[in-house]
Amino acid sequence: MNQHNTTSHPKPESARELSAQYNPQAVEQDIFAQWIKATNGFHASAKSPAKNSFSVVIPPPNVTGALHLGHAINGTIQDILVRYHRMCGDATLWMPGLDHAGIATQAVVERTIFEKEKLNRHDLGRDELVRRIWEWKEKFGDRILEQLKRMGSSCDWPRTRFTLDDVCARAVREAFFKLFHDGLIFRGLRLVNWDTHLQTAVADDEIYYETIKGQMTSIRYPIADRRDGDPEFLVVATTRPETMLGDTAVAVHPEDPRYKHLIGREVEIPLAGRNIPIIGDGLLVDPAFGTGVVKVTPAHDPNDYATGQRHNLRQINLLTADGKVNDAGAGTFGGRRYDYTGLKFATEARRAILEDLEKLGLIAEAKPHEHEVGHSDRSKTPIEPYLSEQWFVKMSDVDGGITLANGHNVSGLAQAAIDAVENGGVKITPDRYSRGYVEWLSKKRDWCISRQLWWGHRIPVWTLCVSWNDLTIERIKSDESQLSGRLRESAGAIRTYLNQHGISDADFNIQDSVAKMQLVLCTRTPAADARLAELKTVLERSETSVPRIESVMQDPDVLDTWFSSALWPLSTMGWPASGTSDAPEDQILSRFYPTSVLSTAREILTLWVARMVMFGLYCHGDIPFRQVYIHAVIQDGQGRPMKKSLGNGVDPVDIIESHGADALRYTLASMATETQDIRLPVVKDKVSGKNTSPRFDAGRNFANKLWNASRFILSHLDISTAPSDSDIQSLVASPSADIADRWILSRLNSTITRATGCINQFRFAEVAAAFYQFVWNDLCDWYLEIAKPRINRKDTVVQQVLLYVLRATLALLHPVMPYVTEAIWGKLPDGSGTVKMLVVSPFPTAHAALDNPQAEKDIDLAQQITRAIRDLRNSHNVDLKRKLDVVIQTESADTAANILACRAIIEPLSNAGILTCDPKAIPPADSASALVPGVQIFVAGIVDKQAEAKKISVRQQELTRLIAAGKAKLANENFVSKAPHAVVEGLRQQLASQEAELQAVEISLIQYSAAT
RNA sequence: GGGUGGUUAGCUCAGUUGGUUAGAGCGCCGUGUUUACACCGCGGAUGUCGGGGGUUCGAGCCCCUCACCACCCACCA
Repeated sequence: MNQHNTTSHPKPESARELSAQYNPQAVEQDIFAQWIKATNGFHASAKSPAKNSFSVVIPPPNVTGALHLGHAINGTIQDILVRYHRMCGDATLWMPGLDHAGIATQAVVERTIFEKEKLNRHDLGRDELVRRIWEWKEKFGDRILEQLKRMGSSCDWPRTRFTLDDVCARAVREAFFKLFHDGLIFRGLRLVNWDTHLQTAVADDEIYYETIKGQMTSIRYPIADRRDGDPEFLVVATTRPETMLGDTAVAVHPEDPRYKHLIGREVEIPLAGRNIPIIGDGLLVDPAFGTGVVKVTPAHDPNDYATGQRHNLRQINLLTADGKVNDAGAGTFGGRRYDYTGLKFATEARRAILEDLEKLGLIAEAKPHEHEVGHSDRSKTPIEPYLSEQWFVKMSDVDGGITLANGHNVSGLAQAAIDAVENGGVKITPDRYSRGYVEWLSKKRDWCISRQLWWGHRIPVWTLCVSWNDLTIERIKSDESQLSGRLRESAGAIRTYLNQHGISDADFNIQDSVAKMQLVLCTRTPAADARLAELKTVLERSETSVPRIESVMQDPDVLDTWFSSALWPLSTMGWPASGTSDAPEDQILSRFYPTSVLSTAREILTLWVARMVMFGLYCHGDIPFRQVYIHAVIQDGQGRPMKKSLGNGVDPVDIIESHGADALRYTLASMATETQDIRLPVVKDKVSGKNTSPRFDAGRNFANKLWNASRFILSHLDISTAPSDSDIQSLVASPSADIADRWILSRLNSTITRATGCINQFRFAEVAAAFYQFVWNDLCDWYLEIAKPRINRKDTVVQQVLLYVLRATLALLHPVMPYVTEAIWGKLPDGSGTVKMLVVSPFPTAHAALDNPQAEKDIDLAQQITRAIRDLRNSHNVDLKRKLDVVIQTESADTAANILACRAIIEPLSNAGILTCDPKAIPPADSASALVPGVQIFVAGIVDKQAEAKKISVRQQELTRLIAAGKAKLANENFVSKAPHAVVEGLRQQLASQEAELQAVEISLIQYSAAT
């Protein structure tokens, strides 16, 4: 483990006194504080003079618990983008915040309270439970924000939002009101997924399936109006016999010859003793499955519900909110009374019903059957489909279309979001995810937005039940139009009342429900709510009250979490505008909306992303982001998702403490490929007991390498002024310029170009690879080693190149590794790093004048030759201190010249002296040889002739094979005529070079073989 | 059942429109402590690119098919 952990900061180091190991713990928190100070908390100003804007909203983490590596990879990606654009000079905003995560958080808190205090939410009451959840939110919210900061996230911290805070609430109210006003919100009875334990509806995505070993029971339903030739029974198979008391039909396939003549007739439900029709339905019934007869229970099964809609069937609900049979669960059959009221639905009632059927001899068959049963993710109990009154947002097309905030008319909300992706306004990367997005939206299923919870935005709808002394139910039935008129009158009275109390017409909307003798009132402001809350008593006191208000009640439910999340880009930026034109928040919206990129996880592409697009267009008339990047999913070493329940989660802060934030970020970035699934072996650290992964060593080592290379460079600099771009360009243009200088600057240049392109294309793994290659291989392994002789003799040119390259490298790597680069930046000898922090310094740009393909090619050859000589030394066990004599035979004079130009590189790095380098060079008598394409290298005096002969003969065979293959290819007319000219020409050249090499090899072979 | 992605070195993964002899990191083998770094240097070995078929002058890459893995969507009375 790291021996250098210290709690106190070491005293400031001078450039020459940097520690031999980079110690992240010593610098990170201090640097973060300095960034905050230098940037006013990374605060983005709408008034920035910058030409371009770049903005990102964070996918707000749930306050259910701490962040894991999935959040960390997304945070890293966003911070890379944001830091890069900030350095490019763009006005840059990264909006941070947290999500209240309705059901998830409430369930966690309820569970915790129950475990500790044995109290449920009803014991506590609404206000107290909500207060407890707020406490939880403060604790975990702070923890999450702290985790993000430790990672170095450069969010606009002063703007940190929470989906339940006032700013967000205002947007929620506005959006809801607008939807309500436009008739896009409605209340309806629907089958919802009901959690009988938490007594709430849960979303589809909050359900997981478990395979249950159940029983498939075939039950005989007597045919009620039996005629000659009819069977006595229809046999119906079911896994849920307890729902049979709610059957309102049995269905057969309309073309099934066994049954189609029975369509329109009736069966009697056993136990219930009720007659129900036999219907034909080709969608519900698969004639090949089971008996081909299906019982239809619209109130307790989604498919049956849909069937019920098609055939206009009754819906009989059998269930109470807490999962028991209600008073509809009884009947008389065969002269006997059966009553299951009060029994637990899927357990006790099922058992009792099966027993009774058994006694009646109506069970035709019972066999074990495995099937999937939906369970609530929150309570871990089975889900019941449950008929319940819920609020919905209309997603389907509507007559006359809907008008978006930009004035455009579209057929419906879902269609608006589909269009945005299909016409390219919102671009999804990787592109393949567009399809799932469009397909999901194309179903245009209405969005159930009400949740029977206490933690969330309360639904701003009030129901007013009204009555009149002279208007009885009987009279209403005979004269519905009179009630309608009376309701309108009452609405007018309430409106007048609200107006008189300072609530303008713009802040509420009244609709009447004749069927229920109700007025339904949607409010837009808390002030309107306050007036309504007092309305009942006021009207009771009033003698002039025409209608009698029986009850005034705000809907007890809260909104689906995704409703407020869907407004996140708008609400955090201050939508709706407050009306004052100079309010700073309004300017944020116009400056930074639409945002540039949304980086998120794929599983919420539909639930969240699609709905943001929809609301963005509907509420504000513009898409919320131009690009969506779907990042990779991190799994453990066995390919399982990281989950608390599996105990395989890794806390980013643990990695930061063991390896450093840059190591975390670099490693995650290097794994961010388009493959989408990243396996990260997780091990438990024996000392700390915390989960970690050896993979993060790569990032730690890389940060340390950069640290040490910088330490080396800084400790050898005598110059105190960094060369400018033009200084460096004229330096490489000079005829006497060093080839290694030209080379490293060319490498730097192409690395900048490559990295910039990759960042813009979200190819983060490639960015990391490019950095690694440049810093570790090019700079450390080669350039610094090559330059050492010049460094030691205090050459000022090499110092200029070193300082220039170091500065550019630090800036280049900063978006990925902000801490270590900033730490080194502060030590620059020209003092620039102490004047202006790297975080606000410009990102390096590539300069065409620095590109030098010839130098790259020459150095590449020099590297190969150096390696070959080192290999010979190694394989012949020659002491490092012994200088080798080398003869190089080349295939051309040009190659020889190029090699000699790199003599000052090859010789010291291989501790060798080149005696001759020439196409006609004659190999020394006793020499070991090595082969580099186009070049034969001979080292005198270390020969092992047998080994040589063997090695050379292997190469001879390889060359013979390659030449034969190449010749065959060139002999193929199709190849010569169809392949691109460059490819054919390349092969010709290669072949020529291989033939030359073969010739030389064969001569050597004769030599070595003859000698043995 | 529908869809998407994957299967390349012992492990984790790259491989950018099909084009010369397929790459990296880790691990492994050998070696070295020369004042940037042992969280290091130097050198090396390692692959029938999941199986089969096809298109093409040419396939890790394109098409078909099979097998296995993962995820998303829909779910069976």
